[in-house]
Amino acid sequence: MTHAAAPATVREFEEKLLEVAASLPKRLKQCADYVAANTDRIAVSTVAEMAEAAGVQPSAFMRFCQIMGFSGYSEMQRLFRENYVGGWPDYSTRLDHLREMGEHSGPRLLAEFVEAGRSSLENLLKSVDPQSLEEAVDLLASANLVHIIGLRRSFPVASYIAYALEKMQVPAMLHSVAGRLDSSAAIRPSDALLAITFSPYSAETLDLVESVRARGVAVVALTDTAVNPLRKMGATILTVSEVDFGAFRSLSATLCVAIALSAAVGARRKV
Amino acid sequence: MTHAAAPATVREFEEKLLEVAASLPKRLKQCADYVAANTDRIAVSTVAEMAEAAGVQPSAFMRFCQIMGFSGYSEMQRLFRENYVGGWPDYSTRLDHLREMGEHSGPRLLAEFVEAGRSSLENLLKSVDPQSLEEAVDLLASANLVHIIGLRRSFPVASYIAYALEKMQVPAMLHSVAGRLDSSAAIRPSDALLAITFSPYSAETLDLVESVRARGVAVVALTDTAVNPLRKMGATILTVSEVDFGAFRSLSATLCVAIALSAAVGARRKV
DNA sequence: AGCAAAATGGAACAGATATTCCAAATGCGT
DNA sequence: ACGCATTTGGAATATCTGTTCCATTTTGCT
Repeated sequence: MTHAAAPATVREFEEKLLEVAASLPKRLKQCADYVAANTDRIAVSTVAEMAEAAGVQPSAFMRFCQIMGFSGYSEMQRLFRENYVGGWPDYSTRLDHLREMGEHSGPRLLAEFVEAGRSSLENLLKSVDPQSLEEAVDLLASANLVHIIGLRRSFPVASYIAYALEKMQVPAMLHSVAGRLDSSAAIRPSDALLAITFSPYSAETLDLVESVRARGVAVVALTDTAVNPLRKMGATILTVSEVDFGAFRSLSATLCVAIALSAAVGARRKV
Repeated sequence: MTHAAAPATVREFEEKLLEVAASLPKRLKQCADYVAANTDRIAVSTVAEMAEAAGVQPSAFMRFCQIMGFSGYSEMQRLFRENYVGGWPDYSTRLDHLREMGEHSGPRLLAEFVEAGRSSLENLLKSVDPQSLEEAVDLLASANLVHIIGLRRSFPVASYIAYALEKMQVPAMLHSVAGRLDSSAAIRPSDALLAITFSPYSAETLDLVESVRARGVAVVALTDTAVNPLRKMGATILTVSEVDFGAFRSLSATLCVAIALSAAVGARRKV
């Protein structure tokens, strides 16, 4: 009873499950039914837990895995663990490998960054909370003037947003720290501030956010982790997790949010 | 070193992380940073995997768990496994779900832009000619000083490249037309110019390219179609076709090339 | 520079988990 | 009802994972 190759994707898994389920004896059928209804639990449960939940012995569940084409539970579990959250085989180590191999050719690097970008985008839909996004759009759309700050590596994003808002005739002002000028006085209570910052957070951005929050100005933050100094300051947080490797941050996902945010604000204003 | 109660919810966990992160030594800080950026992976990874990804020893990661208030990794993992609400429904269904929302809602737009970005990236590997890319890397890596120009919507890309090159200590200069100053005199024959421009091509960029070409300076162009004014001027052309959504250009693919180009130039220089 | 305290790496240990095997039970055809 | 084939339960085993401990290195202070 050597069953063909093990499913390589979740979809294949589901097809195989369906195909196999009909001709299964009682206990194994229980496994199939439970798995069909709780596919997601495979990634985080032990065989013992799965077996008990399905009402069978661990050994029975084991046999089920083999019938599905895997060598055992561990192999089946790996499929679901890897596919969980974009299923990226982490990039920092892959890029490390690239370095070690001395493989610095442009095309090779490009392929890597394309992959990183694609993963970031897939991941994006999970890491951005729709509700926060709507809230952010509301805040920015109802502001008198939208102030934008983003320094260093966030500057490209900030400048893109400034450009997009300008194109849609949304009043916007891009802040920079050129010449150490402090333009925070330009930010009025009826305005809103959009801050873009990623770890390590630049002090200038944090300072600006803190000072305008103290004056009760609404702040939307586009940032990397849910845990960061901006949360404490009462900003509306949009989280974007991006694959980061030293100086090489693929901004794909971040820019995507930036565009969507700009477009939504523009659309809301027009109505 | 018994720290208070262990966090009982993910939110509590994040708060604790934030609170604790500041006063942590190097290796433990690495753990905190990695966890902050990949909280979701705790549920499906082993200590060994987490430790390696964070770049520390398993024992260091263990200590981190204890500082967070757990008895060990297993207890910390339990929190995330219990709160685990599968990566399912997966990417495509999630996308569909977002699409069902109101016409101009933020999430809806985000879904569209993610799609646009993804297809752009998919096309990218086909539209960029490996040979031209290598040639571009050569030119820029052997230049004395790399000049970068990109205006309006290309400005974010230009500023990103300037930032990346700076980070890698490649001598670079970002040109802008602020104040109508003409800094073309700064471009010497042994330098190279990287021009980023998309239809409609901005006159300032074309002018600059023309004037430096007349002086025999190497020019690399990051642009959209193979047929454009820059080709005639003898520039090395990198073509990026980007999928637009509405009036907005998703810069995903363009930025991807920009990163790869910068990284390759940086790597080439170091050798 | 010299000392004490803190942090770190690595290997040894303990515990849990997956996996296998075989005896007992069940179903099925004659 | 009998015997054969299939299925099942449960305990024994092998492997993998978490955890701890201690020698070594690093850091901070006088």
